[in-house]
Amino acid sequence: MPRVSEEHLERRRQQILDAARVCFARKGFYDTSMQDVFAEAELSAGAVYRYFKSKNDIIAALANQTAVPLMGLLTEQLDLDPLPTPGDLVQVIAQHVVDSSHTGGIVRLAPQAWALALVDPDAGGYVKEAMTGIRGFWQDYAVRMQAAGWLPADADPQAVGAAMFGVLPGFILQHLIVGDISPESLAAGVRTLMPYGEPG
Amino acid sequence: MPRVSEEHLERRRQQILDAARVCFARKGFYDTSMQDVFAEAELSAGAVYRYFKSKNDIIAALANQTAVPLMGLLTEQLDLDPLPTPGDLVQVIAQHVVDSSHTGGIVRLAPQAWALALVDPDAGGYVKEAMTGIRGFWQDYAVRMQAAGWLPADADPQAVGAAMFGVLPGFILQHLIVGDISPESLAAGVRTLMPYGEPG
Amino acid sequence: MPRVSEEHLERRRQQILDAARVCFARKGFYDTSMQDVFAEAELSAGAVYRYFKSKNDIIAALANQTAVPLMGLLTEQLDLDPLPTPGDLVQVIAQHVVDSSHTGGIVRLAPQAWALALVDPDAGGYVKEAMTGIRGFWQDYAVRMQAAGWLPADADPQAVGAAMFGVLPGFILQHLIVGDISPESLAAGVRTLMPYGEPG
Amino acid sequence: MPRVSEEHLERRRQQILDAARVCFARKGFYDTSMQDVFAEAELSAGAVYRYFKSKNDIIAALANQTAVPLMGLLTEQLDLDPLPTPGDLVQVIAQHVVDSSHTGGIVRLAPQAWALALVDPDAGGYVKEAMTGIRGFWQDYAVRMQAAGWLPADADPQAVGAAMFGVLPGFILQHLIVGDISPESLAAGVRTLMPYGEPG
DNA sequence: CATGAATGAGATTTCATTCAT
DNA sequence: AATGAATGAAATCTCATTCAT
Repeated sequence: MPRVSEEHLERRRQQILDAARVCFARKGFYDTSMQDVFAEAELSAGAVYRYFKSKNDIIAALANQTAVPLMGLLTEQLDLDPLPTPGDLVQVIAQHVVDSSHTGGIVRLAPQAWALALVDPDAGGYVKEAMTGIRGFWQDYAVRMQAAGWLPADADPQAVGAAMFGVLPGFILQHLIVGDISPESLAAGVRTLMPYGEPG
Repeated sequence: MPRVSEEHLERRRQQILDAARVCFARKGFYDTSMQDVFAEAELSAGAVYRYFKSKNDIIAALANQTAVPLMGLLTEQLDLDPLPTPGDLVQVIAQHVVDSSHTGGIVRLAPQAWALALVDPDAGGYVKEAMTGIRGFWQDYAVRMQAAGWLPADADPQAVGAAMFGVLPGFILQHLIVGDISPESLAAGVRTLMPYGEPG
Repeated sequence: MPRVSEEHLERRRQQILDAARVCFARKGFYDTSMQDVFAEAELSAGAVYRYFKSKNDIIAALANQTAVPLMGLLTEQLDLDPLPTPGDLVQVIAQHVVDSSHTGGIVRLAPQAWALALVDPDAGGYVKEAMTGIRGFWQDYAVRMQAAGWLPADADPQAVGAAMFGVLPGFILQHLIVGDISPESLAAGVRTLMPYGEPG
Repeated sequence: MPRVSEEHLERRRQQILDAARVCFARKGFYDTSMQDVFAEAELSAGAVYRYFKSKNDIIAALANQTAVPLMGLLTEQLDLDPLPTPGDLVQVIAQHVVDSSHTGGIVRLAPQAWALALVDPDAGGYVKEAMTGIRGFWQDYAVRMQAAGWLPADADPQAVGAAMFGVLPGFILQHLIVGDISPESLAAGVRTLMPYGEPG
């Protein structure tokens, strides 16, 4: 029973998750076989199963760590002064989607996670949590818009957050499936519809 | 029972599609086995395969006929006079989503179709087509908003349509996964953000 | 219960057998589905099953009627005067193989029947019978060769017939699978090896 | 039990091929199910599919390794001094057929391979190759017969080889299907017809 | 800690045959 | 006599997971 550093273990875990992400982005959760993951990770079946107890376990780990960078970006934006306009905010977020769809294909996992959430209660749980977090961001942003005088004092931040929530999945779907949209274009549309804080 | 009417054949097809829709809504495309469909349709394997040559064929047929009623509803809205406000429009659409999620579970298929589109080129094709149609509606609506004087004359309807596109997937995801949103609430948020044509 | 002439019935039977022969020659007994036969015969399932009680029944009928024309040809040769030399005889037989492989593909059925005979007792029975008939021809021919003074008086016609038997399957296989042999070439080889009755 | 020897792997492969040969000899390529092979090999489905990627793959492997021992025997005969007479040669070959029909049923596969060759292009390829090899042997033998003065100097070895080719399939069919022939009897017939080099 | 051979349930699809009309 | 929709058993092959080495 040789001793292995904590660090080594963590590296292996990440190696597996990276491989799985690549595979899942390429072929989806279902059409990716564990054999595909073994091959991409250059690891044996036994090795992978030492770190994750099932395929679902890998998916869950991936889903959990996937939402993190986005939430970080969003939170940053809230702390900016002056508050970014809706157009600016949307552009930053959309740009993040485009960037991360190049590096590792994280976004391609999002629609698959949504689909999984409808069918698998575990996935339902953590996808719901991630969505609630993101919507919470929009609701916080609505509060800040109110504070900036962009929205009426009696506006309902919950409702406003729910309305803005669609921007992100809307862009993801158009980017991944229709494939003909840029962050700038999306932001231009938002600026037209919600010209709060925009010059002119 | 040979020599049956054209109508009988069509009824059988629909019977199979209905059964498949129920199954897919319940367990997803992948976890639904053909046996599940046979059982739900109360038909034998051979009978189902007389009408559809593969499981994918059923999914495709379902996907194609699913987008139709929504597009009908959307088109109707464009012809109304006076033009519905963004809030009214969104409320009608969201209500349609809620209704059809009760009757037969059509909307539950949407996120699964998005996921499939990323992985299966055929699905990619028809999902893209459906999305383009829906976005086209929003772009037409943007033109009408311009004509109504709600948007500046130099606004880009393409960009505006792309921005509004997210409303629908955003509501679907919140409705199906987070489960705590009403058409009224969404519409209220939209009215706050885009008060075009709203009283006051 | 409409009356139908005996002749009509027989024509239908033959129509089905012809279709089956074409299908079997094309794809073999196993890869030919009954659906293929229905389509080729331009008849419904029920119609075909009125005339033959099973797929095996069709195969058996086909096998039985297939050997007949060849046996007819062989018997004719025995009655000729003077007796054909081995080379002449072989050439006639090989030419028959080539001809009938153009018209309807009967010969292509032979190797399939041999294979079936090893596996299916019924087929074993009638294929054995057909083979015994053909070998009987060669044994009769051996007797005639003896009478012509081409073989020693103490020769065993049974053994000679067994030895000559291979000429036909040998040609069929070379013709169908290797595909590079003519009746003339085969006959030339036979004349070289068994120059009985040949000039010079 | 990972990290097994190369030898272990090879043994497993052979174990599967042996089982398949037994099954195929018994029930034919088509009526043998993969389940039959699993049971005969005492291995699971997954195990078999680790070594062969399809049923056709097993058939191909079997066909390829089946022709080898016969070709070895034939080649040996060509090197003998003095050259075997046709009768002796045929007897040796026929005896090999009889022997190997006891040990493992290899010969029973031959007619099935012929049938398959007519229907499956892959099989067509390797069966043709094997046949060409065997016919090549007979053509070499014809050259040697010429050298021995048994055949005229102007004989065509190609044609002679083609004519002799039938001896082997002829014996196989009589042995397997008619079932009433011995190597001695076949050889006697050959000696009568082609008494080259025979005493007297 | 790592390997990878082995398992075996389960998935999709085909097809000979039947029988109500 | 003829139709052709329907049946349902069975076939091939995949794949997440385990465990002896």
